[in-house]
Amino acid sequence: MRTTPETLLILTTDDLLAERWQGLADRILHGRQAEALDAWRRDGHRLVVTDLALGGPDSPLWESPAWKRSAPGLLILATSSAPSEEEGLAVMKAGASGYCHSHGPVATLRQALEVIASGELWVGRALLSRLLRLVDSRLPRAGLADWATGLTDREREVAHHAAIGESNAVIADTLGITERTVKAHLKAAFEKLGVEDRLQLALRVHGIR
Amino acid sequence: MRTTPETLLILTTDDLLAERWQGLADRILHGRQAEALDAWRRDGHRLVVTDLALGGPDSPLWESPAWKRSAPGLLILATSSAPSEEEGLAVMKAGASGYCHSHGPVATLRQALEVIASGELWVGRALLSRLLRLVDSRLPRAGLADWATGLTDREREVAHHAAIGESNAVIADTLGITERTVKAHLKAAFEKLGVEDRLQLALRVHGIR
DNA sequence: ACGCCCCCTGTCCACGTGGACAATAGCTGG
DNA sequence: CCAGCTATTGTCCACGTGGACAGGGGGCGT
Repeated sequence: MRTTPETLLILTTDDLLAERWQGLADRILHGRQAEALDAWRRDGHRLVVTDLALGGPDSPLWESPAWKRSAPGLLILATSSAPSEEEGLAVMKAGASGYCHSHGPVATLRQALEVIASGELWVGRALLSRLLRLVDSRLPRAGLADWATGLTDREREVAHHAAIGESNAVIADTLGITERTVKAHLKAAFEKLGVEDRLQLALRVHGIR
Repeated sequence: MRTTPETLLILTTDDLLAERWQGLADRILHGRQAEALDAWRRDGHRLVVTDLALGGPDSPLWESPAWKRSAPGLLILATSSAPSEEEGLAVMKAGASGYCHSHGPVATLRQALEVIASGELWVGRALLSRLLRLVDSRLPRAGLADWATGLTDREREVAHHAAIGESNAVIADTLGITERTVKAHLKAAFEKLGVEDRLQLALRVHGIR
């Protein structure tokens, strides 16, 4: 599970970073352009540490063609000298396997690399706890199963279809039942959930207010 | 950065788990009650692996008094034999430092322990990627009224009231205008937003899909 | 002054929706 | 065996909604 140096490629624009990261990998490229990312394919690396400074402040690295070429099939640990929640989310969404501070402890970086090498994902505790708090406060019942307590399977199913904007006719068609039956299930769902509208039902299902 | 066995306490109700985790720590307690958690304080452990099965299926371990006593000042890696998003969120929110599958690879557990021992948090890639997707889908709408571009002030106002479940009559009353006028504004909003329902409008306003 | 847009209002009507009466059939547990 | 829950469907009807005709008054820029 330990990272084999031969498979690790490090990309940075910063000489200090290169120095700090000395010893993590036997291959450090001082790339100035996003295209430096393509080096991994030529040389058989499968794990890349890259400073997000590649690509400049105006054009995010994770939106570059080189990144898009590399993201599938490559494990990327993105580092930022000024980490932010937005940047972390964006870069992870773009397919990175990890995101951490460029100038953090080398031991942390090494640990992140080991985690990523084993197929897991890595985000620092700051971002992770922020994510947890965000999710917790924003959607207490994201996991479904909460708004639907007390509903039968069929009622839950019909309610879900109604909550995403489908008409009774469409629901009846997709479920292979009569529109009348859809109404019956919906009516039951309304009563159990304490709403009187399919709109209010939708709001409740999606956890609004 | 490597875990020193002396500080690690393992709690489980399962003999198979105890066997699998042999070698991770020199101290494994077969606790059957949540109170087994308290052992760490008596014996000077600062890192605990605990099977969430302690406490039983009806009373979550992370809501037990023993957990609440232990959570501050103790690094807890909670393991579940049936991990779920809800459970993971709950247990992390309750102060755990990590959450993973009880029957996952021992190497993964060891890695999680190392990560936690160094002060970071650990959640598996499944839960983490789910968190990222969740936050991503909810975040863009958090700040501004993006959906309302192109709408007039009045249309936006009416659309907002409609989107939270108010009827045309109620909207007309609160805005001091005729129900007919509400309809007119709504109709305009429908056209500009490309929807044909107040339900679809609500979904768009609240950023659902 | 003339268009253009916004805000407001009116009537008529087709349609979807939700509630109020029903009924039949299957399955489960006391 | 019967009570209870669930899924299914029927008819009738009141109501809200959304669209299709309308129209008048006010502000704003060329």
